Amino acid sequence: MEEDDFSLCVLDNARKAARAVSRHYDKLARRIGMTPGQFSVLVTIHKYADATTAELAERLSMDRTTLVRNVALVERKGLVASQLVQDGRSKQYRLSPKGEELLNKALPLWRRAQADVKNHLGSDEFLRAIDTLKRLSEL
Amino acid sequence: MEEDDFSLCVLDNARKAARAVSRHYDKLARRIGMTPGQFSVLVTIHKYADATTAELAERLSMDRTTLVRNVALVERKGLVASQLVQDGRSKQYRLSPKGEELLNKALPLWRRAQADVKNHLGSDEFLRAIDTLKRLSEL
DNA sequence: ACTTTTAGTGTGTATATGCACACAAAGCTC
DNA sequence: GAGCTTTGTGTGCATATACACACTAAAAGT
Repeated sequence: MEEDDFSLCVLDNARKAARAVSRHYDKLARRIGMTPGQFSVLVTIHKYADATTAELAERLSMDRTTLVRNVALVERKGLVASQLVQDGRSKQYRLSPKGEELLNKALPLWRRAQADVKNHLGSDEFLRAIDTLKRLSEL
Repeated sequence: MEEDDFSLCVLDNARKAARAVSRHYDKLARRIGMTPGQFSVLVTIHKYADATTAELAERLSMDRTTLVRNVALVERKGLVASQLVQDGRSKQYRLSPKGEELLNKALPLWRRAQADVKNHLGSDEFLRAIDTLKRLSEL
């Protein structure tokens, strides 16, 4: 075991990074009563209006059942409205006016968080980092 | 809002990457009744025997209260034994024989998971990726 | 000695994550 | 049209994550 270098553990490092990044965005998101995960969901619903549950999960590379709960959460908060599709199985989602409003309040904070990271890493490294994260997501 | 490129969102990408990596390691860890997070904890306790709660949390870049629950979990499973420090406040942790045994069973799986990632990214990119993740953790 | 501060720990609550499973509707096969 | 498969959805359970808060004991200040 001593020959194993756990400081190179991808799992550890990926989770640590996600925790650190989440904490950073969380500090800003809390000011307007949101969590980082909810922001992601709102952005995706805004971008892909009328997408179904499974489509949204696909976009977010998230387990469908995880998304079900996350969407239910923002729906309870009145940020998202759902609508049944004809066949009676699927649901479609849209931001409510309240959801649009909150998203607009969140945007400046998001831009600041992005800028903070870019500052920390440097512009070149920033783009490389995004690319690296995308590669890891394809795993 | 339309000028914002959310595909460059560090939060999204970091969380997606962590989810993908976690899923990959999880598939292997489940075979021996472990979760990826528990593996991390066991490795750290093995490496830093007799460390206290706060020290372990520091090593794992994890919130202390999160670690309390994670350690309690592996302790209930009989993988870790705790011991009070003299002053009656701190606790120290050590792997139990059962914990050592399970860790040894986990190591080949961990090595395979690491190799999978290295294969996916390529050796150079692998090291860059680790470095990038570490930089993000410092945020 | 008493008070205050500091350090270390644990709990309540809310959120996030995903596997196993169950359910429901549509389509297909015969 | 009865049975099977496929597709889309939601729940039960276990785990993970962290902020706000409370508790306890040592240490420091007066």
